[in-house]
Amino acid sequence: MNLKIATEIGKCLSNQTRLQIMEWLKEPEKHFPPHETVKHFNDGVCVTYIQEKSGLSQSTISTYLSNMEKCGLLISTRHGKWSYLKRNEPLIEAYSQYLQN
Amino acid sequence: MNLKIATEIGKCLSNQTRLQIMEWLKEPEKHFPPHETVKHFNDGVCVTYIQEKSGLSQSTISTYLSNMEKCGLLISTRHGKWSYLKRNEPLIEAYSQYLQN
DNA sequence: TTCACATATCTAGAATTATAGATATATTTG
DNA sequence: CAAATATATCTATAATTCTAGATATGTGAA
Repeated sequence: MNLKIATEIGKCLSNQTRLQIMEWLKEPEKHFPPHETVKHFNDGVCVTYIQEKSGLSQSTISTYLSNMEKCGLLISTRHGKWSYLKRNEPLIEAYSQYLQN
Repeated sequence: MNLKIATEIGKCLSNQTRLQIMEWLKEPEKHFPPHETVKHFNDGVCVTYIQEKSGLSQSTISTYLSNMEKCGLLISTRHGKWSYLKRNEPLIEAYSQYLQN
């Protein structure tokens, strides 16, 4: 974990909506309805559900999620027309370690 | 650790200089000269040293440190005319826990 | 109490980020 | 292939943050 990447992660974590997304994705089944095609949350939650729950526009959420993926906080998986997002726990763990003494 | 405080912490950690300050304060003796009056780093490092090492203006660093203290990342202690800053490890630990699943 | 120095706050302009609408690009289905 | 749906990107404006200079405040020493 270097300074530059850590700064990008910090930027993603400096906004309430993005932090909430990180929270929601801790327990997708508690915060989102089941998907139609994929019958589990193994790859996380689709963009539309996250967008609807956030109340922000599609373009804004798409940008958020894209940045969160770029810095490694989220992992994106395509299933047909849908992109599923889940937390990247090892990266989050590494960032936590970096912050701590 | 709630969403609002975590967001404020994230804002403090979203800037390279501020992240570096957090790094430097992990090992003050490696990054700063000894103080004249206080002969240890138990309470951290004075504002002037941090300002000089950062290369930014006094007012900017003062603002940074003030915000970092407000959200709990740093602890400030006065010794005469000097303010000493050290990391608030328990808060950092709590934030790390909050981020993790 | 005055001076010198350390730190904090105020103010303002520059830089960056937030956000949405419009549009483009997949991808599935008929 | 055309239509429908999901997501991504582009563009522009609003909002926020960055940053420093000026000024104020706190504190020890003379």
